[in-house]
Amino acid sequence: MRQSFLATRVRKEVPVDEMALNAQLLIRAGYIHKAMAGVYSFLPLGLRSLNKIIKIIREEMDSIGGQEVLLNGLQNPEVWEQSGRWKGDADEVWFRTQLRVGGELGLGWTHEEPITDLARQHVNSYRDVPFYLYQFQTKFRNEERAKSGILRTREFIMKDLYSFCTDEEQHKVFYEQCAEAYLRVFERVGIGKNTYRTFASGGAFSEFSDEFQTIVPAGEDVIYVHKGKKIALNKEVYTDEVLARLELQREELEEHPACEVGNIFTLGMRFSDALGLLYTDGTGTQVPVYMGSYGIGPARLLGVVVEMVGSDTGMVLPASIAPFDVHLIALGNSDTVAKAADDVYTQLTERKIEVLYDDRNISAGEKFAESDIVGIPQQLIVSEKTCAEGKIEYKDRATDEKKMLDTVVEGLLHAIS
RNA sequence: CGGGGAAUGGUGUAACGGCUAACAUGCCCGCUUUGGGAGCGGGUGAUUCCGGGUUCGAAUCCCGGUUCCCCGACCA
Repeated sequence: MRQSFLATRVRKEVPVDEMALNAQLLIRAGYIHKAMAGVYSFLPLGLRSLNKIIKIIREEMDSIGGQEVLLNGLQNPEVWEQSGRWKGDADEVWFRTQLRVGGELGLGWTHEEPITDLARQHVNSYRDVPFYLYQFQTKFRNEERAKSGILRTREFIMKDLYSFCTDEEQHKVFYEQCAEAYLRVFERVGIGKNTYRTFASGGAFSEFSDEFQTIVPAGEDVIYVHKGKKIALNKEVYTDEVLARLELQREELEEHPACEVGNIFTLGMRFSDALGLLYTDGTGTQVPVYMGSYGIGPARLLGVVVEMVGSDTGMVLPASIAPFDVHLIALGNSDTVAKAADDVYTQLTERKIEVLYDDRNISAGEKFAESDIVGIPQQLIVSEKTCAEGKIEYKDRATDEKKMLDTVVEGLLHAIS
């Protein structure tokens, strides 16, 4: 894309009331727009990154047998009354609204109930399970306090997967497969090194659950990490009893602030029981389906990455989630440079390389400064100097490695490497 | 929800109760410039968060409200 046509622009300054590094950088770079507290819109650059994260998650969910669906956002209270989560424990998390003809609806904040309800139409026999359904959907949560930029918002896209198995044994196999898939997701988006499978409390579902926590200063959780075993436990379950169960010693653990990037739960029969999701087993007996739920917030993932790679002068995003493969920068506004840069742009684009082409007539300093903030990890620079030599300059922003390339094809090889 | 802070052109700030609300940046026009946010000239842009009150006079003081940020509590 030619940057002269990009709808957003990089800003020098950030609104003073935005304290979180992730939001400061993403707003300056034109990735997101803040609409109100805890509510952000995604702009062209930000949506490209978000969609790359979603694509990675989708590939990994598909690889373990997940089937993508899209459920209803508006929620029928009757379905939730069956599990006791319309009022009661979950009461305050709801955004509620009224039907014009009377009657109340809610905006979905998770989907155990509606997916269990619909699964009843497709499950009769033990032959109908297991299966695994997932979706990417906007969730609405009436958080008492939104905070930390896009790390904790009231409206956010979530990948939620629900597993439907015959029994605990079958469930455990999938649960572990999903945990491994999650680790692959975190690796691919560039936070693998700092992300730990973390033993945590099970919330409303069970005694314990598995979280995935990434060590970042902005994190709102505290975890205790065993680097050798690559596991951790949440402060909320940091007790002698749990330590003994995990065979860990206090002195082997390091304390770190961390952000939860994923959470997987064994639901068991809590929802299948409540909503009547039963199957007939081999002996003719009706048995509740054994369920699990598994969540990742793609936008939060982006926020965590930015917290890790950002500074007040810019960021270098991992190639896997950067909005473009290459930032092509034309310096000066001579016809020679413009023609050479246009040519590079065309050749790369024809080869399906995603290029953001800074073709604007502004100073070199501005282009570099803005490029630092936009965060694309690779630069190709065309200038009078490179034209005179008949070459193109390449820079890997993460390592600061620079080289002069002979052809566009060489640049392409770097871009896809 | 408890505690703390804040609200003035798009953005960042200034202004003793008193002149046409100032400066920087952004944006537009012209010239110049082009390897790290360059320079000069001209221009554009504000119901000072909202509603009351005090006063000859309010961005400024008082009362009420709203929104935003931070800490805590909370958090599938």
